[in-house]
Amino acid sequence: MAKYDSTLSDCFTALGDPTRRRILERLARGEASVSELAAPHDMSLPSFMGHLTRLEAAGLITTRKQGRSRLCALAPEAFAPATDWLATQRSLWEGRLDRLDSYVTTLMKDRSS
Amino acid sequence: MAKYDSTLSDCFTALGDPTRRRILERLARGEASVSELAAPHDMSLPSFMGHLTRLEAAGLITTRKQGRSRLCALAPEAFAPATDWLATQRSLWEGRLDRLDSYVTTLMKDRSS
DNA sequence: ATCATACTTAGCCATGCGCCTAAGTATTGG
DNA sequence: CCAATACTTAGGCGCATGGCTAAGTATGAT
Repeated sequence: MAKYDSTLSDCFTALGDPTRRRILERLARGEASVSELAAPHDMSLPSFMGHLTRLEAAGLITTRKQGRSRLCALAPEAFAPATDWLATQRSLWEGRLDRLDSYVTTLMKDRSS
Repeated sequence: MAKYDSTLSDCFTALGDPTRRRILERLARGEASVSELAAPHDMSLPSFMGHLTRLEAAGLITTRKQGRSRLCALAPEAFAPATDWLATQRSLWEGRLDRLDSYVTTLMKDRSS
């Protein structure tokens, strides 16, 4: 794994925007066109497209052109790096807790002997 | 849950920077002072402090002043919103897959009858 | 052929981010 | 008391982000 993981950075920063999270939440329920996705967002279309572009650049969605519409779909496997990083981080933390715990246990045993 | 969840946004955008992720990885192994944390990062101290400030603002770390040092510690519970959002998103997606699956199963049953 | 729809491109603006240097404050060791 | 250490504050620079309007292109409907 690279020290500077741009995939991970792009993924997390893409998730850092509420508009983009709402788009992903919507797409979890299935494919949709740009205008369907944009409808509930009080925002100009070009601005909205910017968010889609960033999601696609981060690999979190895929898009394809069908007629004059562009259909967007979730790329759920793209969440794995983020999920994995958080899981690793958590196990590191819990591992540290465990060692602390066993250390305290050792101390207590020593004291009681 | 708020529609515009700034906690979640702050958390994800904080995780979007490789320097900040490395700080968190280091802190998973235990408390450290600012200069200990900064040592492996080829960066001016004010710049580095900016990252710590953002991590603290996002609630991912806590800091306290001890003498002329500032000690930093991980706030592991602060990862929960991010982890939860990802888990929810995943279950939404998998739920959709399940429904698709049972739909296909239904179709196949219909066809075989 | 014409018109409406659905993006798409171009360009502008304000704010924030990530980096820097220089200078200040607060503690501690001698 | 004095100097060194460990931040901290102030201010500046360039670029990216997130928003806009206006105008263009491609496709579908009449």
